[in-house]
Amino acid sequence: MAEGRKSTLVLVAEHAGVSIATVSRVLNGLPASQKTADAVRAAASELGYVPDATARSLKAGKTEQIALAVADVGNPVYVAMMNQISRAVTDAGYRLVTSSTGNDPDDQIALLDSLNRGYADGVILSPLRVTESLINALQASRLPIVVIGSLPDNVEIDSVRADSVAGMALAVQHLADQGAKRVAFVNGPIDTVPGAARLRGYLAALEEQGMSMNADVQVNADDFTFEAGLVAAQALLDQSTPDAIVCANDLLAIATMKTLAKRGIRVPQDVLLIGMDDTELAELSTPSITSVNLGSVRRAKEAASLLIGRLKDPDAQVARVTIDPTLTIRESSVAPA
Amino acid sequence: MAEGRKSTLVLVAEHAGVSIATVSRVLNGLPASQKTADAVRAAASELGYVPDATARSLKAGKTEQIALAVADVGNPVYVAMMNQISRAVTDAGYRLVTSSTGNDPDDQIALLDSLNRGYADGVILSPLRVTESLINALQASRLPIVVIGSLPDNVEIDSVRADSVAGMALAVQHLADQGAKRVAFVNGPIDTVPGAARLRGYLAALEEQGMSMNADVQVNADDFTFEAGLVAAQALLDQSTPDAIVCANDLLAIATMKTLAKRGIRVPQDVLLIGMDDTELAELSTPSITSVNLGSVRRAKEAASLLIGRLKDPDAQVARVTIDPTLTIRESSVAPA
DNA sequence: AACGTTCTTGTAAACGTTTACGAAACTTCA
DNA sequence: TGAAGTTTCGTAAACGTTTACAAGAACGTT
Repeated sequence: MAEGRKSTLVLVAEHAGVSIATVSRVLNGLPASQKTADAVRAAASELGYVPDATARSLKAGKTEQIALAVADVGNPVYVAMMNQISRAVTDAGYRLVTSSTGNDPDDQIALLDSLNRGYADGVILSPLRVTESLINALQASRLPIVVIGSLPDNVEIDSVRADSVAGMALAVQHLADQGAKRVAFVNGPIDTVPGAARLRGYLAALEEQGMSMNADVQVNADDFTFEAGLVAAQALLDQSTPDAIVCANDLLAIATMKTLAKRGIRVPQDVLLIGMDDTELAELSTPSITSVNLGSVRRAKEAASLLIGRLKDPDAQVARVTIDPTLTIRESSVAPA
Repeated sequence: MAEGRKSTLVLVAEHAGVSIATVSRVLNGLPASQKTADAVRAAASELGYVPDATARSLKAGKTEQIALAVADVGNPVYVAMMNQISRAVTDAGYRLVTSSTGNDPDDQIALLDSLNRGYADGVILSPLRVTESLINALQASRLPIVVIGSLPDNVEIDSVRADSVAGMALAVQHLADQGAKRVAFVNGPIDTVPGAARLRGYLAALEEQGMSMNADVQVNADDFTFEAGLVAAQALLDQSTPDAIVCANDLLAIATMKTLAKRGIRVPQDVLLIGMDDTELAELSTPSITSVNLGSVRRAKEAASLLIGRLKDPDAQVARVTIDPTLTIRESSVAPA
């Protein structure tokens, strides 16, 4: 096997007594005489030859790499998505380059710029906040991009989105079915895309259920994190006594549950609780948490295959996929008989 | 900015009326006359020129990429480590290529082989099982490697390891301090490196505390996962009634806690509980879980800086770093007054 | 036996950089 | 002013592949 320092085409060629072109052809399965093919393959395996990815990339103009930029790596839903994407991308013969950008759109713009160096063939991006300048950067980019999340309708970029509004409807409907009259909402920052969408969904769902929207039952955490959730839940419970709470993601739900426990309020006996994203966190916790599944796994898969498809066919029509939500009912939302 | 399809050195050179060598020199900060430097920079920025990473890699023989292979992406401790590594690597000007291998050593060997294609300058690897052939592959590899985990002493490869034995001692000591007499152990698979080490630590710690080791208080989950933990905890509780339980990681601890809850056994009132790895899971759960911090964050950081150091100086002495554990005490292990 | 096909393989250019080398231009000093 | 020293910059080679092109070999046909 590998013995000398590195083994290149010319080394194999010398060893097999042929030209480098012939070696390249044989190893790529192009036609050759049986005799030389055997000689080349023998030499190659003796020398432990493996083609150099960089040289091949330079020649071919492709890197076989896909970049992934997720904003919030602390959130289990993004971890789950990343795993899916990693799998899909690897299966398609690409490598995954993970660029952990911050929440800041500017970080993501910087990333897009750096991609012009050509170290990846395409990008999957999941922005929390979508600004004017991010959209400009997206449109200016030379590389195929798939966005996980919502974009304005006039932007011609492949995207895969969740339907938060429908998800909220599922949650509120379920709570109403369980007899809830006063459904509170612990949201994340309202200037993020998911935050805004979930608020819209909440209001619409209340209306649909004919529930009044009291001013005291809605709080916004500073962030979609556990710590921010603790603060927000405190604030909510200080001013209000709902009989059900829906949280904008599972981390906020867990934080809310902890806060409730600290006050001796039991879930689901005293208050019903629903999270969103349906991450493993919801299943692990005790009691387990009912959660709106916004299709993160399917969105991730879809994003990967969309990008891979576009790499094959750059002129394909722009795709705008929406994944329908489902509700995974667990212990936290089922009123005791 | 970027207008034409792509912009190369020759384009900039033509635009500035100089040779490509000059452009390259100016852009790399090598000496040049003020006049031409200005002209080149003007042309470059007008054309939105960015050097091509692939071409540069080919010439330089470096990719500026570091590969990371973690076995178990479902485990929050690996996620945390990955985030650390991602940050450290990015700060040092490298990109991170994540190769999600399975638990199988063969997968990791395949990965090492594929790295001979030269798409990364170094590897960080965290194997769950260390086999003979994995070690051979590690030693045969042309690339610098840092292993997160324990290797046999005669293997000359940089590694960063946890001290599970000391960690177990901390846990058992603390439980004894809280008055526990009968400390059970929910371990993971015993043929993994961490599983074996934690068992050794457990036995040593019991001995040290002068506790008898009853045959009925130790179970091995099939895996370091939540599901496997549920099964293992069932088995444990069916045959034994310990007054304290230490679990080989936080996922197993959470599973154990859920199983206890299902049987109406309260934590910490009826039984004390300790996890390991000190992931955010331990903090999120209710009650929060005391956990042995095996220094995952520090190990990850150390691994990254070790690799980066070796890339700078390939002849540096082999490093074998061990991180000391600490105990993060939370609600689950503190007996009510 | 001469010719036309088809197979096989080598030569050379190309991908976009960096850099050793040497030529030209400019500076300095006697 | 001319020689020596110093800058500045262009030419060309190199990194390791892939591939268009053409030349040569092998074959079949008349």
